[in-house]
Amino acid sequence: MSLYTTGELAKKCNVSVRTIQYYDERGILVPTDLTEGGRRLFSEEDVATLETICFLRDLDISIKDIAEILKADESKKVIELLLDEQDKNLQEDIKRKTEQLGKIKSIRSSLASFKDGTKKTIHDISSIMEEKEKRKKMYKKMAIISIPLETAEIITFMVGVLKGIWLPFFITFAVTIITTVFLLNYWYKRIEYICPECHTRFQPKKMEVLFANHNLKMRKLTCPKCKRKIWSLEVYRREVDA
Amino acid sequence: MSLYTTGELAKKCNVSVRTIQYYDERGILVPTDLTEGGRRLFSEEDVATLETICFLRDLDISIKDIAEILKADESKKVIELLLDEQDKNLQEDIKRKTEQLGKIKSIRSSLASFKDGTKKTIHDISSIMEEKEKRKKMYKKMAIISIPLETAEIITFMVGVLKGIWLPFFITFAVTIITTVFLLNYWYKRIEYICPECHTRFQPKKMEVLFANHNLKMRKLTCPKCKRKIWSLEVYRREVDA
DNA sequence: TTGCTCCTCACGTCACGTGAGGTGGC
DNA sequence: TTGCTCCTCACGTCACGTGAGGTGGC
Repeated sequence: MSLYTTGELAKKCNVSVRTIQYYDERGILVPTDLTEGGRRLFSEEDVATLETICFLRDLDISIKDIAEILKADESKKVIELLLDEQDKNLQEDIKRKTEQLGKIKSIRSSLASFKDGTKKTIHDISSIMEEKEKRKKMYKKMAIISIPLETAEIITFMVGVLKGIWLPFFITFAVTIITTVFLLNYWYKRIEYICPECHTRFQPKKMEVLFANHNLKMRKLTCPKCKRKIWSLEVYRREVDA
Repeated sequence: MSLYTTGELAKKCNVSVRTIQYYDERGILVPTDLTEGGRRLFSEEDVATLETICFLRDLDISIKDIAEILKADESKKVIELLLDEQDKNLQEDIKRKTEQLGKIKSIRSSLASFKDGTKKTIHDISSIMEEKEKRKKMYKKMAIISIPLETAEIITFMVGVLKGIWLPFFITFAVTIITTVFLLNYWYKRIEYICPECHTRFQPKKMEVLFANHNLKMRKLTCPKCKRKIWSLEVYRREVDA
């Protein structure tokens, strides 16, 4: 049975000599034998081990985890566990990087509408994007609370119509009313508007906001500076720093 | 105008004190002022700078690149260049990680069909997967060569029919013949078959391979061990190591 | 004896986290 | 004076790459 020197093994498996030395140091590729001069000698079995290591490294599995997998006494379950974990990591990474890609595209398109590309420009773009993110998250939170409630209301209403049992509906209805008041207040405290004419950020009166004509991003409000009723952009409120 | 200490700035921007110290060390967040005792003091402008840094770090842009972006004298073009680069990096990362995810799923399903989960099992699975990869790549390479050729043949044939000019077709035809012979030889040298009965890996005669009944993954061949004509699995040939 | 390979330190990478030991500032 | 904050080393992380200076093996 032939034995390989470090260099031979390196060439065979397409890795660097240093990498093999490092794997020995980390205890995952210990040579079968040593020469009297202290040089590493690897067997065919070691070749298989290195191939396995390369295969697992290719999946970005850490050397620590590879060590776990290579312990022959570890059961299939441990391996499956580690693979599952890596699966999750990869999915999260992909999600994160996809989000980053989206942000970069937004910056690029925002950048196009500015004449200069200075420090300040980037900061403006970034704070606008932060605000958009926060506003989106706020609406998501509100949806998480209100959607189940709406569903419950429909179901209890149907129960009322079909079975004549109206108590669940009235309870749900009362809860919905209270929650809606709470959510509206939550929302009101977190938003403000920008007048498209004079670029003033303002917080309208609660009553005006509630009954104003509006769509998803705009609301017809009276700007306190222009004094005109105008379609204003809804944005997340800039915290008044204490 | 208020000045912030390191700790105040850290709290305001939700980073660690150490991070701010590090950004100073790297020269991207130099404090506006220092106390006599050597403590850092940051201005509102520094806050904006740190916010910009955090925004860019969130996109996994390196501190080196952030330094480039923050130099106010750098034009918009530099920023766009760096964003483009990061865009490419992210796309590559996502591609790579998606491939890794696919591989992990394959291993998991292969693993399910093995009783034990030892070192050897993983190595077997990995070498089977490597072979599949290599076989796929081989077919891809062959397709890259042959598809344009086939297209050229169809076009020159149509030129022949419509215009009566047949020379291009005959030249293309000759080239195709030569290329096909070359590709068949290339392919023949790189594949072998596994008999489903006795699991022997064998290389059939060239003539038998060419005229055998087959589909994408199997071919009806005579196993040299069983001596039976049987549907055998096509795999990438294991290199006979010198 | 001459090249070539291999050996072991040991530092560098990247963006910080984590003490240690000392001091500023209220 | 007492806490609390902040300071500067300096090591640790992760998987190696890259010399330096020395030696084994044909």
